[in-house]
Amino acid sequence: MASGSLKSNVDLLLMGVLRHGPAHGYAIIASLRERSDGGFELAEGTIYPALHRLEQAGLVESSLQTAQGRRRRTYALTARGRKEFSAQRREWQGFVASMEAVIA
Amino acid sequence: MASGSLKSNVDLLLMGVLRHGPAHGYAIIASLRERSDGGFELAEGTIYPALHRLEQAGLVESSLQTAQGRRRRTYALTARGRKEFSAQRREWQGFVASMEAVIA
DNA sequence: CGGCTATGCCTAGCGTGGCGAGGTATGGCG
DNA sequence: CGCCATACCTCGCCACGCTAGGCATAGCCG
Repeated sequence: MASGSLKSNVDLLLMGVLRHGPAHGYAIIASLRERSDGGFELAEGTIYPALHRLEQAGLVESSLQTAQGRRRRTYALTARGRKEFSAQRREWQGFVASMEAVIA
Repeated sequence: MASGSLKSNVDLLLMGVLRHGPAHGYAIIASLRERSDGGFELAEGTIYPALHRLEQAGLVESSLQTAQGRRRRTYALTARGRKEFSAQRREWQGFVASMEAVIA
């Protein structure tokens, strides 16, 4: 991972994955790794607490399932989550623009 | 500032300003505010410790001066600082690319 | 002169959050 | 039967942004 500069964008990333459809923790990690072409290698200790936070905030909802004898908690984006994703993405883009203005 | 969080890119920003020439703390804050068009409003409690960190790491060097009766510590990027800036900027760009791949 | 504001620097400590390390449990393979 | 992958969870460290405080000088306005 690029030196931990993940700083507080985890929520945005999780919502970014979840907006394509429900997924469970392990799958989210894999999806992040693939989509970023290896750029993101999130630790479990990072995403599970983050998912709990998002659920607490009503941005995602989860349901416990059992597939192939394995316990899974599948997360899905809520309507509020979709709105929040758009808002945070806009914010992120503004942030990037500001960064570019200083370092480009 | 957009939700406060600078996401640990303060060092990169400081070097981004300093690469145009030496400056002192207050001027750096002003420069950041102007270049980012108001996007960045760094607190003193953010930049002074950060500048000390950078100096500790040998990426900037400072000298105490007196201008118009006021005490100023002027910071300048070192050669190592310039290299580090380039490296961190590259890293940042990779990070942005990864982010885009997930949320765009 | 007296007060207010801007300039300028600094630091103690709080809160947040990423993440390493450890724990639990099942399925499948050799 | 070990071992690894899948799958979830949590404790606690630590880095770091930032609030809140403190200090000092210059300059303006009345």
